[in-house]
Order: sequence, then C-alpha cells, then structure tokens
Amino acid sequence: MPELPEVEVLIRHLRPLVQGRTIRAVTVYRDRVIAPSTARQITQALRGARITDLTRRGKYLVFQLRSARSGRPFTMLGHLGMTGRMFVARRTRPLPKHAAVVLEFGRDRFIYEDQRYFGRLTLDAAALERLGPEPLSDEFRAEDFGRLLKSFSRAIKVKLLDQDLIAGVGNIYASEALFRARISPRLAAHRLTLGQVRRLHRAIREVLALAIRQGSTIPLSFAGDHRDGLFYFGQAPGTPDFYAERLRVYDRQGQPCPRCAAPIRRIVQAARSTFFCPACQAPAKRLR
DNA sequence: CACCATGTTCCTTG
DNA sequence: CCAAGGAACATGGT
Repeated sequence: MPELPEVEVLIRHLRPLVQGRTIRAVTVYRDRVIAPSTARQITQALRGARITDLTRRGKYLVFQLRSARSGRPFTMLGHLGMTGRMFVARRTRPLPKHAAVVLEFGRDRFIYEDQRYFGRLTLDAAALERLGPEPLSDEFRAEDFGRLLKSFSRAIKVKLLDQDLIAGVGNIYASEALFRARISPRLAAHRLTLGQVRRLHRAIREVLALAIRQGSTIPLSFAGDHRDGLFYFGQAPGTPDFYAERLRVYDRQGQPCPRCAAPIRRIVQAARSTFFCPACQAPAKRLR
C-alpha cells in the first residue's frame, strides 16, 4: 500500500472523516510507533484537541491540530511503514489485532493499525525537514535532480529510494519509473546523461500521477465489513487486481516485457528487489 | 527451516 | 561532515 500515491489516495478519503473532529481520548497500544513522543505526552497533547486539516508530504500524513488548552496549532506526523493502515470506524467495531493507536471521536474513532509496527504516529515532525522535493510539484526540477545525482556512485534505483533526494518514491514506483524511462536500474546515479535525467524526471511524475488517478478510480474497499463506507482499505473483494495489473514490471519476473516481450528480470539491490526489462533498459554500449 | 515483503534508522567503514 | 553498505526493527505468508 504505502508509497506516495497510496498515501495521497488515503488522505483524500480520510480528510473529510477527520477534519473538524475533536479527540476525546487516546489509547496507545504500542509505544514504539509514537517514538520519540511518549504515551503521556501524546495523550496530554491530543485530548480535547481538534483536527483542523490532513495533508500529505512524501509518504507522510500531516495532521494539523489545535490544542484544547492553549488554542495553539501543532502537528502530528503519520507514516504507514510497510503494513500500516489508518481508518475511521464505529466505536462498536472490534479493534484489529495489531491496533497501535486509537483516537476516540465519540461514536467513531480513528484507528492506526500496523502488523509490523514499522510506521509512526508521533508529535515529532522533524522528519519533514530532511525530505527532498515533492515530485508532483514545481519544486521538483530536472536540472536540480540531475545536479544532485552527480554526487552519488550508487545505482540510480537505490538513490530513487532516498527520501532526501526526492520524497515519496518507494520500491514499487522506483522500478516502474525506470522502466518507463528505459534506464537500467544498475546505472550509477552520477552517470545518467542529461537526456536520461529528463526522461526519468518525467517518468517519475507520470507513474505517480497515474497511480493516484487509478487509485482514486478503482473500486476500493471500505471498512472491515466492506459496507459502512468509512475508510479506504485497499481494493474491494471480488474485483480484478488492478493494483498488480497496472504495474508493468514490479513483481513480474519471468513474464514478458509489455514493450518488447523479453522476460522481466528480478535482481537485488541494497537488499531490496528490483524488477526491469534487460532489453529495454539495457546499459549503453561502451565504445572502444 | 528457508526466503520474501509497499520503509526507515542506525552503525561501521572509508 | 559525506557516502556506501549492511543490519536491525516485527510479523506473517509461502
């Protein structure tokens, strides 16, 4: 679920459900996800506070709140890690097994659930300061991107995952963007030509924008019983797997490349899988 | 038992 | 301080 497009689709669904709501009580079931905040701190700050807005930055969810006591605005940062989910449900529904934090609104409540607890819901918003440009905004420019890439010898695929360089690209869309740009994932970042940088810059934007569009259009599943319409929860049961279908190379090793029919390959880079077409994304020939 | 998983952070080494 | 490379985090699926 959680790369930039999935988080974007999530906040679009969630914003109208949380905006204007007052938090009556807070329960922290797993301290690790609120670090470095403490349960005491978070409970204190959130009780009585009102959620004024919910936005996205990279893969982070940015909750804007207003304190009950001081009237001051403050920020809470959410991240889904690998397996996190955030949704609003009736208070009467049973909590998921891996509920990490619950915010009570009254009849409804906001639930952050995370099987592996790699995600976050914290008052520490420092992580935002390090993030690179937002890829779908004007601050992401091919010239800057190319200049940045000049200082790294690591493979371009690995650098696409570096949130300091560009915010929001993860393991799936890194492979997808490189495929679209016809660039080898193994090419050293500082060796990209200006033309390749331009193609990659464009491909990143296209891949992410397309995923948001499709994520907003495909039949989504709402809530645990798939009926009460309260939250985004992946795709509806019984519908085709558009999520996998729309990906051209990710998790498709051995299948024919959609462009040239050569078998897609899987390699490991920085301990993560990379998928690519060895023919379409061949490294440039060395002259000698 | 083995390996794999949409992510980030921390540690060591150079 | 910078960059590379790897392990660690925690749980579950195959």
